[in-house]
This record gives sequence, structure tokens and C-alpha cells, in this order.
Amino acid sequence: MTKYSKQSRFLIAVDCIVFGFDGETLKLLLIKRSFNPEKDKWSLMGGFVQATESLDQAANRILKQLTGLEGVYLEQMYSFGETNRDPIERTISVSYFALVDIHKYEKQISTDFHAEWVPLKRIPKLIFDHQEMVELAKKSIRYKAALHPILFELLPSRFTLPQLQNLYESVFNTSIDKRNFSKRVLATGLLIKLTDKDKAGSKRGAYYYQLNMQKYYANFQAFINIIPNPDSLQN
Amino acid sequence: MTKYSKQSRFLIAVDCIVFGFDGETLKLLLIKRSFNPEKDKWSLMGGFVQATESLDQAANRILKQLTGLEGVYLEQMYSFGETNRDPIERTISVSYFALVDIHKYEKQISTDFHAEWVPLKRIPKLIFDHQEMVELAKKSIRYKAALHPILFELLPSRFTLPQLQNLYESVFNTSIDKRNFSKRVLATGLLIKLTDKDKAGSKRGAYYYQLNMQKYYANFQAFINIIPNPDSLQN
DNA sequence: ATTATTGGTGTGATCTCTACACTATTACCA
DNA sequence: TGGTAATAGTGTAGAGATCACACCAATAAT
Repeated sequence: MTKYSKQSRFLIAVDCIVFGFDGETLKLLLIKRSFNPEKDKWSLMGGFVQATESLDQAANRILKQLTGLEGVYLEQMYSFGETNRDPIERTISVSYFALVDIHKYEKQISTDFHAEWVPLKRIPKLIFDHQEMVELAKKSIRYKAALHPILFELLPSRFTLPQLQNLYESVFNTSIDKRNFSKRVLATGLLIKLTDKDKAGSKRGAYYYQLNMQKYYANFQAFINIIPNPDSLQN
Repeated sequence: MTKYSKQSRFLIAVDCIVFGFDGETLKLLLIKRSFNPEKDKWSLMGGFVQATESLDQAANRILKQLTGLEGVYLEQMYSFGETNRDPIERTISVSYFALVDIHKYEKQISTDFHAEWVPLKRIPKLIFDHQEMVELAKKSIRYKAALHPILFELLPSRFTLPQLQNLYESVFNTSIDKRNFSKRVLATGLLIKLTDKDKAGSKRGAYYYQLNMQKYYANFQAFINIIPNPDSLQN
């Protein structure tokens, strides 16, 4: 058997861009790096791929180790391979983005781990090319959310239309007419109206909805049409 | 300075799925592998990333070395990292897809190199997980072409509407009303009608068109709408 | 001159999208 | 306890987009 003996071998990292939504603001989960180089600088959730695990497994493991998060929406985004992106040793990074219901994990994350939710508008300087990864992730989530119902992954299992609209408006940095928004959203057939209301956000209270999981999984790759004038998505 | 001394290092490959269109049929460029393992089996265009080059540079170099192709549309698609995907030694593969005007390169490829254009419908068994890469590439090109004008990259600089329609019908495996097709395509404003005709395909002859490169580059990320009922894209 | 072949064009019906404004509910406070 | 402030919820009409559909035009070959 031949070996590929003459070829170079490289470190492979996985970096995760973790999005969360608290009902008000889109946030990213960042961490203070615990090892050199760039110790104590802000960083995405990252780590090296081990010999025994696939890329997806590595992404899930790293997310779990650094934050306790498990079973969340996680999707491979892009691989970064500039030769000098890590100053110590050449490392290829396979980036993933994750969408998380922020409430499910909020306490857990800040107590057990040293990760923090930071508003997307106030991301500090990050190590290496993580800034670039964040920019791409913002673009990717917008692009995908304009076509597919991924944003539900950011919400609790019961949510109101105003919350949902708020989320869409945050992601697309726009404002949407609520009459048209509700028509579009309900037309997808993805939502089930519940009988009780969320009284927290208003005096009148807003009806809770939940996803029709059947349809959600069945239609995940079909196009939806929630954003008006999707042509003009600004990057 | 710390080193990442305890971590595993891996081979990184780049594999390119190269699409071409001869006016009739969508094809992939395949190659008979010239080295072990799996020597003489059909394979995508692939090679190892060198220490001195980025992923994009590696993809371009490999394409050039194996086929002579240069300056073609090339886009990173996905990274494959199952631990056993290469039986000799663990290798992470970063896949790219390329879109090529087949006529520009047809002779060059078959004489100088040992690559061959194979109709997409008749792809032979491929090594490793290359089959899976091809499937993903088919999906990706369809997905992207439903939204963006990438398919022009497969055509010569002067082309006719029937040729273009034929290409769309091949990619989406559907048939489109030609009146509606021409309206949609012309409505994009991307095409410039020329004064001469292609007499090869018919007695009457069909007008040549060329891309308005200004608008093409300016609107590349905007959504276009050429496929009727894009919802029902089958994977 | 006839025929066969492919290219090119327009309209009306239906559906979708958009813009737009008022009433309902209730917590809170005077 | 009545009033007020704040948010939730709903319908319609005009414009625009999409779709289905059929005929004439050009010309090479016979």
C-alpha cells in the first residue's frame, strides 16, 4: 500500500458562530480564550479536530465542552485556509453556525462556563480571522432565513407573533407591516395557534404559537416567503 | 510562545466538481486517478493542499495542473471530514465546484490531459466519497442557479435564447414555456441582443445575445427569478 | 414551390403582493 | 372606578407578477 508520505499535514480547527435571540436583540456567544496565543482575548467557540472524530462530531463536542450546549441547530458554513490565519502554526478552520434558544441556556452558560452573550451590534475585536467569520455568518443566516424557516430555532417552543416579527426585523434590520407579516407567516401553515396568551409583553397579551413539527421538517428545504423584497438584502 | 504540540495533524485535499455544458447535455469533468490507492479508478479532480498555499489557491492550482483550466468560476462548496473517507490515511477534503464553458477547453483537455467529460446522467462509480460530493454539487448548482445567474458561466460569451433555455431545462430537469422563459430572462436586463444570428441550430437562425457584464457583476448576489415554481425544486 | 424545422412574439385570467387604519384588551394610575 | 396608555389583532382594494396558451416567420432542403 502506498502512503501519502510526502504531503504536508495541518491542524484542523472547528469554529462555531453561535447566535441567540433574547426577544429583543440578536446576540453571539463569545468566550475569553483560555490558552495561548491570544489568551484572554475574545474568540469564537473553537477547538482542534481530533483524530477519532468527524468534523460534525468535533463541532458538537466543542460546543458541548465550551458551553454545555447540546442538540442545537448546527450547520457547516465555510472553511478558512489562509496560510497565516493562525500565527503559531498553520491551521485550517472549518466554521459552523449554530442557532440557539438563548433562554434555555442563559444561566447554565454564564455560571458553569465562561462564555458570554454579546449583542451582534457590539461585537468586540476578535482573534485571528474570527471577525471575518462573524461577517460571513451574519450574511449566511440572513440569506438562509430569507428562504427557509431557520429562525424558529432561535425561539422557545412557544412564542408569539410579535416576538417572531421582532426576530425577523432584527435579523434583516428592517421593519415589516404586522398585518402583512402575520398573513405571510400564517400562510406557510407552519404555525399552530395555542389557546393561551403571553401576558408579559403587553397588557392585552399575545397568543402563543408553536411549530407544526411535521410540516416544519417536511418543508424545511422548500422556499418560504416571509421577507418583503428579498432582492434588496443588504450584505 | 506556545505551540499546539499535542494536537493531531491531517492531510487536506481539495476536490473539484467541474461542470460543463455542450449545448445539449450537462457534463462533469472526471479523471482516471494516476496514483495509488485506487489508481485507474474514476475520480474528481483532486490533490493535496501544500504548506504554502491557501485553499482557494490549491483549488486553482489543482484545476490548472490536471486540466489546464484557468480563470474559471470556482466556488467552495463543503468540507468532508469523515474519519475513514480515505482508507490510507485520514484526509479532510474541501470541495469546490467549477463552471466551465466546455468548448473553450474541450480539445485541450482530452489531448494534453487525461480528463474526460462525462454526461451527468452517466457518471461511473467514483472513488472514496466522490459520489456524495457529486450529489451535493448537483443540488448546490440547482439551488444557486434558481436564485442567481451563475449558469451563464457554462455558456460561450455569445449564445442564443434556445441554448440558454436548453441549459436551464437540463439543470432543472424540466421544460419551460419559451415565451415565458424569454420574458423572464430578458426582464433581468442582463442580456444584450446582438445583430447576428446563429445559423447552426436551425434554418431560420436564432439571435445571439451576450451578457451585460456591468449588470451581471453588479446584480450577481441579487435574486433572479427564472425558474417557474422554484418551491418544487427536487433534490 | 412545397415542406419541415426551429425561432420569435402577445394577451387575458389568476394569483400574489403591498400599502394602509381602525378596534380590542387590559394593566395601571389618577 | 373611569380614563389612559400600550400593545395585539384584523381586512381590503389596487398594482404587479405569473401563468397558460397558439400562431406566424424564416429558411434550408427537397
